[in-house]
Amino acid sequence: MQAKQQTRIQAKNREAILGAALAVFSTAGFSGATLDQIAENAGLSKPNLLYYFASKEAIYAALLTQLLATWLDPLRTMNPLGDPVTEIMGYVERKLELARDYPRESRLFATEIIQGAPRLREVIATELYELVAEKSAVLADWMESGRITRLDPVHLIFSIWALTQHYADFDVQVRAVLGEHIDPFAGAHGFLKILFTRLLTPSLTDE
Amino acid sequence: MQAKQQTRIQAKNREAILGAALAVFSTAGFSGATLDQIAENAGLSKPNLLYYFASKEAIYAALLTQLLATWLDPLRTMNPLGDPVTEIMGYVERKLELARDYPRESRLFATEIIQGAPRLREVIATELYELVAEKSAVLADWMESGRITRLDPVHLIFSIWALTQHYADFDVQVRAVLGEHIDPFAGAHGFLKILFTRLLTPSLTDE
DNA sequence: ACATCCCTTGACCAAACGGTCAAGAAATTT
DNA sequence: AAATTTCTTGACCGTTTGGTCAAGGGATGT
Repeated sequence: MQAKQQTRIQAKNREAILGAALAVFSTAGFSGATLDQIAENAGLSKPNLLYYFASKEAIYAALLTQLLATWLDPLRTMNPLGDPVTEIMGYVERKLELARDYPRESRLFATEIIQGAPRLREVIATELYELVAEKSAVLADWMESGRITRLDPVHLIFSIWALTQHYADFDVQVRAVLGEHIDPFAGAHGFLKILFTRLLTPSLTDE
Repeated sequence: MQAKQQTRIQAKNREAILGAALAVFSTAGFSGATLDQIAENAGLSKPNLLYYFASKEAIYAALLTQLLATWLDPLRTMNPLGDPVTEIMGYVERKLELARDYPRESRLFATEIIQGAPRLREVIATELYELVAEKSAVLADWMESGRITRLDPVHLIFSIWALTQHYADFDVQVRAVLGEHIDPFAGAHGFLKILFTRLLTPSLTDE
């Protein structure tokens, strides 16, 4: 996109800005975040921020697009030629790890989509739509051949998203309900393993 | 709380304000919402808004507390003396109906919790904590007596929250991925029915 | 008809915010 | 070391925002 090669300073500061922006945007939302907060968090002055990015909106957009690839990657990795249950369980685990290790990214996307995805509509309607179409075709194949339970494949994908992202997005609630000293992710891992095993393993009566 | 009896005009305008506030806050978040937007949406002038509520924060707080009871009600309704699977499935269905019929309320809570629940921490740590403790004891009992699968009861509750609220909170994503002309909730209902049936029904090998 | 209380609003304010700009400090190139 | 480009910032600006206030309009009780 940006053909011009970056100087070391540019690379360093851009990264610092995006890092600070992630921290601020993910806890305050787009409107709640201020350039001053981001600037302070990045260790730069506000005008300096705007030397590297044209506007607040530009920072936010850069952040979203930078993160999107990482976010969709686990689904892309699902291998049509692998063992169905293993592949799906692997996807669930990667998604849960993402929720554990990158909760701010998860919350950033969540807030954006909850508020109508004004900046992601396009990507969702094209890139994500196609990715899900492709992968749900794979799932449908597996179901057709009786290797996993017959289900609506898209809702199956939704369930993976919902169940894993919940632990990142609703972290404070999860921890408050669970008790502060318990690690949610250990329990989540065991629970989701059982859940998806029981859901996906075909029962003897299914053909 | 407010002992003074309200006049008809007060009741009407307070309701109009809270209704408008729900619409605006749920799509823009707390910081993104403006008093002017709420005022226009309610058909009142901005100073008039502040005649009924002390501040923007007060409107938001009133809205949250007013909605909280409704939101926790379905879980309260789960009957310890009923049939376990029926009771849990009933809870799932009521939650899904809530997501379908009151998506704005769902998104309001979601945004609040994602951003660290600064105004709900207290309620979550006390009221919700105790409610979940009570109901997960019931679930644990059912598991103990072998009537449903042995699971972590709290994570089971999380899974119900996650799977149902997903359809309200991520509505635009769900519709974009599913295709605009498909009703998400019909598919969700069938999918969740299968999911929780398979998850909860004890296998023959369990004791 | 009067007095009292409830309701409504135009005009206004201070603070916060996103963004600009000119001018100087650092790097980098020549 | 001079020239040039890149980087940095204090001061500033227009707008928006939450909130105030005085003054007037409406309803209600007597």
